[in-house]
Order: sequence, then C-alpha cells, then structure tokens
Amino acid sequence: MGEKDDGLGLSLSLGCAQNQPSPKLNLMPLSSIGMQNLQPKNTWSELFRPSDRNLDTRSYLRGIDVNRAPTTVDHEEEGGVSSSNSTISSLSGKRNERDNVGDETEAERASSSQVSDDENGAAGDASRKKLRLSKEQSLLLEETFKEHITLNPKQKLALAKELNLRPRQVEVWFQNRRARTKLKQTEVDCEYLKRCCENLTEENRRLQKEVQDLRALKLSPQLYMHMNPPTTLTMCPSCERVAVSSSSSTTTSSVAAASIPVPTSAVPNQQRPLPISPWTAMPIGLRPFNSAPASRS
DNA sequence: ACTTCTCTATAATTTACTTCA
DNA sequence: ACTGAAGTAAATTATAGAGAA
Repeated sequence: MGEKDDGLGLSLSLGCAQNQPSPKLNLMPLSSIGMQNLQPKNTWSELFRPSDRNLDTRSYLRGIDVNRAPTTVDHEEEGGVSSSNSTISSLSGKRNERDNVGDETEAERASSSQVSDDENGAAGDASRKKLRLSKEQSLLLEETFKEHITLNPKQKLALAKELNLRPRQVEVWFQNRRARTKLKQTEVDCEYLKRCCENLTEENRRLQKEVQDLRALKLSPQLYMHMNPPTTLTMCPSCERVAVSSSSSTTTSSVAAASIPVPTSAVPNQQRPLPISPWTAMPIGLRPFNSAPASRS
C-alpha cells in the first residue's frame, strides 16, 4: 500500500522533528474535487441541526480533521457503476430486526425501486451481495460525513431517502467511514511515533558520543589544565530543568579551542526541546477514539 | 482478446460494550 | 438494581473490481 491514497483523501503529514506541529491529516479541500456541485435537494444544514450527539462525536474526533473531503480516487475507481446493480444483503441478525421497527420500516418501504427491487430479488438468497455505491451517492455521503460523523435517526432517514438507500445502508456506511478514518489516524500516529523513536535513538547515540568525548578530554591532563572550570549545573526543583551558573559561559569556546567537536546539546543553557506527541501530551482518555462512546441525546 | 489469479477497497455482519429510560 | 432497546466501536466476513500473468 505504502503512500498510496486510500480513498479517504488522507495523506501523511508528519512533523518528525522536535517541536514540530502535531501529526495532522492533510486532507484535500472539498472544493478541489468539485464536490460543491453536488447539492442535496434538502437543506442539510437545517436537517443536521447540531445535536448533542453530534457535538459529542465531533469532540471525540477532535484530534483528526475528519470533516474533509476525500480525493476522487474512490469515485473514479467506481466510475460508471450504477447503484441500480445493487442488491440487498441477507437479512439476518438483531440489527435487521432493529431496523424493521418504527419509522425506519416506513422509510424503507418508502424507498424507491432500488431498494424494493433488491429486496425482492434477494429474497431467499443466502449469499450476501455487495452494493457498490454510485459516485453521486458516495459524494453525498462524504459531504454529510464532513458535517456530522454520526447521524441521528431523522438524519439517517432523510439521507437514505435522498440517496435512495435503506437507512441501514446509510448507517453502515457511516460506521465504516468512521472506522476508516480512525484507521488512517492510527497509521498517522504510528508513523509519527516511529519518527519520534528514530529521533530519540539518534539523540541517544549523539549523547553517548558526547560522554565519550568528555571522558577523553578529562583523561588528557594538558587539555584539561587549560580548560575553564566545568559548568555548574543546578536543577530547578519545581520544573526539573537544568540551569547554568554564571561562571561557566565560556565552556564551549574553550573546548572548541582544544579542537574537540562539541555537540550543540553540550551547551548547558540551551534547553533541548522535548519531542512531544500531541497524543502523548494528552491524557489517554482525552485522545481521539479513546474517549468513551458518545452519549445519546 | 480471454481467462485466471491476486490484491485492494469497502459493504455488510457479528459481537461486545455503553447509555438511558 | 435489573432489564431491554438503541447506538456505536471493533473485528470479521464477503464481494466487486482492477491489474498482472
């Protein structure tokens, strides 16, 4: 797979160096793929009035910018595939029982020929056939996902009607979409941590070398005599940072005069920035996808 | 051109868990 | 406290489609 676009419009954008911004999903703006041309018939902003649930789920994804459009790869790949080919999967399990209650049943009945034909056609068919969503359907779903990563029943019904799909299909699509988003974020996090690890390994190696050099310096009496007194380091008890006493500011230059390379980290009053991952700096429970499931409204 | 095989993306299912009435 | 419904995440399965041989 590698760096290949995964169809989510997500690409790795990592700040591998210290003090770099958090790993962030670099997503294509919606306008760049012509999504603005697809306007739902309904007023989605009206339909998708912010609910408690949506607020909750948005906050649980706060680490990622999920509300961005995907690239067109997905849709190009599906080019020309009509949703009319879709068939319904075998209806089994508690979920289907659940879907057949209340307003959804009504909505499913109200759905157009795509759904009803499929249901008739698949009746008694044990194998589950897989629907390929049309380009338009995918675009509208993505568009909606940009605004809300979860749907309340009303939204689900409206969207299903708009897309000529069953509410269950819309629901499944959103579930899978959230899962894909999370997977992508995990990959980004993983890559970021890998780079952090590499940086720390490199720094460790550098510091080991530095210790070795300093030891060699100490064992060489002639050089040692001409050196200024060693730097006095004091540790601040509150912040646990190292402070430098005023008498030692020329250490670096004197060492340099002895023709021994000193890494920049040997300069005591120069604080090294700590490589902090945005997630690691955040309590686990507050990290995206680690939060408890969103509470229902 | 055609078949077959492999691989990827993703729709759909199942299971487990949480929340709430 | 218990229970069932509902919603979701996570894991898994199954299938469509593309590309290589």
